[in-house]
Amino acid sequence: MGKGIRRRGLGARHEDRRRQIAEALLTIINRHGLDAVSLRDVAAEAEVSLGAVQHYFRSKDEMLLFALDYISERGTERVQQSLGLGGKPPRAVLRDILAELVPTDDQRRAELRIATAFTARSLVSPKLAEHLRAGYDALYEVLVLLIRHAQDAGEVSADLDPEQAAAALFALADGLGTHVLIGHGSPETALAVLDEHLDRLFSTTP
Amino acid sequence: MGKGIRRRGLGARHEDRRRQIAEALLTIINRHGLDAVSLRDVAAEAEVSLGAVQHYFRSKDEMLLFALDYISERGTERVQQSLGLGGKPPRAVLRDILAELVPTDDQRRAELRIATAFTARSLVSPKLAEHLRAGYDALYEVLVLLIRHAQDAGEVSADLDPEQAAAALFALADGLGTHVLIGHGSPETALAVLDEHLDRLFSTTP
DNA sequence: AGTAAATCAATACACTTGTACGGTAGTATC
DNA sequence: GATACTACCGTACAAGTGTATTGATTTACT
Repeated sequence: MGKGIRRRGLGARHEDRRRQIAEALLTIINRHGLDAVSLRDVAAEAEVSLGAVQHYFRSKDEMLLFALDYISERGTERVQQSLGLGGKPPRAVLRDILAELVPTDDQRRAELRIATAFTARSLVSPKLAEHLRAGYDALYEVLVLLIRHAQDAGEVSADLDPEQAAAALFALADGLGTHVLIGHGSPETALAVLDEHLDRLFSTTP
Repeated sequence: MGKGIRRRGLGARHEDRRRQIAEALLTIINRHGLDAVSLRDVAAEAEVSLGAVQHYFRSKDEMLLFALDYISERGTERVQQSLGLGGKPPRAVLRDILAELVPTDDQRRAELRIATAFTARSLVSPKLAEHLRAGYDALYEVLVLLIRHAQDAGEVSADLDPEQAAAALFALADGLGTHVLIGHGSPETALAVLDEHLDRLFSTTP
């Protein structure tokens, strides 16, 4: 195993501790933005010393990357949960996933604020951009798949290009989420727009 | 007049100088992001001294606000231009405006990168958020108006809710632009999605 | 018991940051 | 020419930054 994660003994809690510190980091990003993050603030928020933070992350960049992967992973898990559990119809799953991009409660609002911060920084940080893009691509692929399933089930017109439809849905939900986030429009109207778009997509009689 | 802009004598070039400095600021934001902006860097980019920058802006925040208004104003002017000139059909104008949100060339790409940076910071800066929202609202109103005109001309179904349609178009274009910006999808496919959506909107026979 | 690694804590360092302040030169108005 | 205002420049400063370093303590395994 060599370099694998230790499950016993010293270093066993290593990953847990990293996650705990990342959690504190995300809290600060949500509160004051990504640029306002200092290692000392993170340490204070996590109730550990600066030295401890340094021990678990060799540099600030590494910490940010880890935090991005961490929150990205959490999002993926929620999608997988909605996907896996029960024989939900494609449309319902699609709606669940897309609604996740609209800030309807404090939890989602916080995560989307953080995601927006990372998005902005990724424009000037290729490393971050790479990781962020990976998350986007993964979600996009899921959307394509769901639309294909809906087409197979005859719920969506077979003439439609699944990839284009997925891109449209994704961008629409993402844009709506951002608009709500900055105070332009309410979550309710955003969801209404989203549902209206889904209605159109799932109308077999054009 | 009292506090009006001087058109002769000392202070005549005041606003010009502010714009010139703001231009340098925007260049830096595009290059390294909003958080990487320092007054010294701005001064260097504008080829003036730090003292000069301080003379024209009482604080960094004031400078950022001015720059946001400045770039926002430039966008508004382009929209007005597309709106005013010629008897272009509503759909063409709509398309022009929305395509402005997709980074198809370096100029637009730069402006959208800057806009994204401001959007992210506005999440933690109420002052910025207010100004940004004003720009969003203005653009939104234009979209609503254009759709109403299209409805009056019989090019768009009268059953449609103009405000909801405008919100959808806006969010879609915005989302598409962001996706292209971070490297998820090409400008061409983004425009294709946009046009497809416009096709649907402008189909009187449902 | 001994050893080595992990886990911190504390401090120091070199920089960068926004802002404040003092001074000087130019210009318009009276 | 006195006055006032604009337009700077140069410097100084306190606060905060990421990172390096050193050392102490704990833990696990032989």
